[in-house]
Amino acid sequence: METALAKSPVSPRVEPLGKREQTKVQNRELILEAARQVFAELGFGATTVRDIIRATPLASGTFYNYFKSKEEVYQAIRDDVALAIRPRLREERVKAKSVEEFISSTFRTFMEFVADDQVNFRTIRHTADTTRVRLDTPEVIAGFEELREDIEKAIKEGVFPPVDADFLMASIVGVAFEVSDRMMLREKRDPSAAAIFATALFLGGIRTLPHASHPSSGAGTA
Amino acid sequence: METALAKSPVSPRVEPLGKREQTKVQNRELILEAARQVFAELGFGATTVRDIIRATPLASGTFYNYFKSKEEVYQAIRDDVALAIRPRLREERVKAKSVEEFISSTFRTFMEFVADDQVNFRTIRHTADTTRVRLDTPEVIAGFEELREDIEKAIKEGVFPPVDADFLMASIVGVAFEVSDRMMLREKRDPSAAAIFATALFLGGIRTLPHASHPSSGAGTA
DNA sequence: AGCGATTGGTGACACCACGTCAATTTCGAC
DNA sequence: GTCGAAATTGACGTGGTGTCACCAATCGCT
Repeated sequence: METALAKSPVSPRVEPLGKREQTKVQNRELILEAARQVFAELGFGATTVRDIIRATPLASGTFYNYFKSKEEVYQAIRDDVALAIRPRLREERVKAKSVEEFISSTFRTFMEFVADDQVNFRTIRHTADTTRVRLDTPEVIAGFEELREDIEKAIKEGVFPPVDADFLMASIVGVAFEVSDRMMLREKRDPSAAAIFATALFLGGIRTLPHASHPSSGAGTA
Repeated sequence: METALAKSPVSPRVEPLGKREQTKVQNRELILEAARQVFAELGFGATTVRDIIRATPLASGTFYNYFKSKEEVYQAIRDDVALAIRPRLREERVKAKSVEEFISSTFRTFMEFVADDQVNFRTIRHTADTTRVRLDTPEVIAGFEELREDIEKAIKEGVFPPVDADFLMASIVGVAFEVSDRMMLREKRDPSAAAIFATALFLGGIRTLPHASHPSSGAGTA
C-alpha cells in the first residue's frame, strides 16, 4: 500500500500515464503541430514528409510510427476539426422543433465555429498558390451522412417537407463551405451575417435575402 | 503567286501549320490524354509525372517542354472544361430577363454540361481513394468572378434585389458543385431533376422544393 | 534539291524524398 | 539492478524530379 503512494507522493493526477504513453502522445502532437505550420506555409501539395519531420526534433523513421503519409496527417488534422464540430451541430439539430430552427442553428453554429478556428483555416487555405484544395476525409464525410440522416428523420416526423434529402444535404454543405470561405476572406469576419444570409436563402429563397448595406459588399477578390 | 499555290497543290487546308507546329500540338494533346487516363486510374495525388510520360511514346525530358509539373497538367485539363462551359453560362445569363431565368438557366446549363462530361468527371473523381479533392484553377475562379459581376449587374438593373452578390455567387457555386456531384454518383443521372431542385431552392427556399418520389431517394452512399 | 541554322526530342545524371530495417536507446516490470 | 519489450534513430536501396549536353528533324534560304 505504502509503495503505491510513495511512488507518486506529490505527482499531480494530470499525468496518470507512464513516461512511455506520455511521449507517445507528445510526439504525435509534435508532428501534428509541425504539420499545421508547414502545410500553412508551403501548401499541402508542396509539403513533404521530410519537411514536417524537419520541423520537429524527431528522426525521419519516427514519423512512420505515427502516420503512414502526409495524407494521413492531413486527415488527422481535418478529423480533429470534424470531431469538434459534429457533436455541436448534431445537438443543435436534434433540439430543432421546426425547419427554421434546424436551418438557422446549423448555419449559425457552423459559421461561428469556422470564424473562431483561424488556425485550421490557415492550414487549409495556403495563400501561396492561387489554386484551392479541398480534401474531404472519412470523418468529414461521416458528418455529411449524419446531416442527411437527420434530414430524413425530420421528413419522417413531418418537420420537413418530403424533399430529396440527399440533394438538400449537398446544398447545405455546399453553401456552408463556400459562404464560410468567402466570409473568411473578408477584412471583417461576420459569422452572424453569413449565417443569416444562408438561412434566409434556404428558408425563403433569393427574394427573402437580407439587403446588402453596400452595393459591392463583396470586398474585392482578395 | 504561282509558287504559293504550287507549294500546296492537293494539301487540305486543315494542315496549314508546318510539321513543327503540328507535332507540338500533337504532343501536347498526347500528354493531356495520357494524364486524363492516369489521373482517373491512380488519382491526382498518387500520379507522378513519370506515370504520365510512361503512358506516352515520349521521353521524360519532353514533358517539361510542355508543362512544369503535374499540377500544371491538371490545371490545363480543368481549364479546358472551364473554357468550354463559361461562354455557355454567360450567354444564358445575359439573355435572362428575370431572376427566374437567371437562376434556372444557370443550373440547367451547368447540370447538363456535367452530366455529358463523363471523361473529365472521372478524371477528377478517382474512386480509389475515399477522400475527394477539389482544385480551383485560375480559369475556374475567373468563372466565379464573372458570375458575381453578372449578379452585380443584375442588381444595378433592378432584376435582382440588392443582396450580397459575393455570398450569392458563393452559394450558387457551392450548390452547383455539390449537387452535381451527388447527381453523378447516382445510378440514373438526371440533370433535369438536379437543376429543378437547385432552382426551386434559390427561388423559393426549402418549402418550394419538389417532393421526392421515394422517401430515401439518396440512393445510398455509394 | 542542297545546306547551314534552329528548334525541339532524348535519356543519362545529380539530387532528393520515400519507406524500411537492423542497431541502439529508453522505459517498465520484477 | 537486471532483463525484456517497445520505441527511436539514421543509413540505405529504390524511384521520382528537373536539367542539360547531345543529336535528329525541320525550316529558311539560295
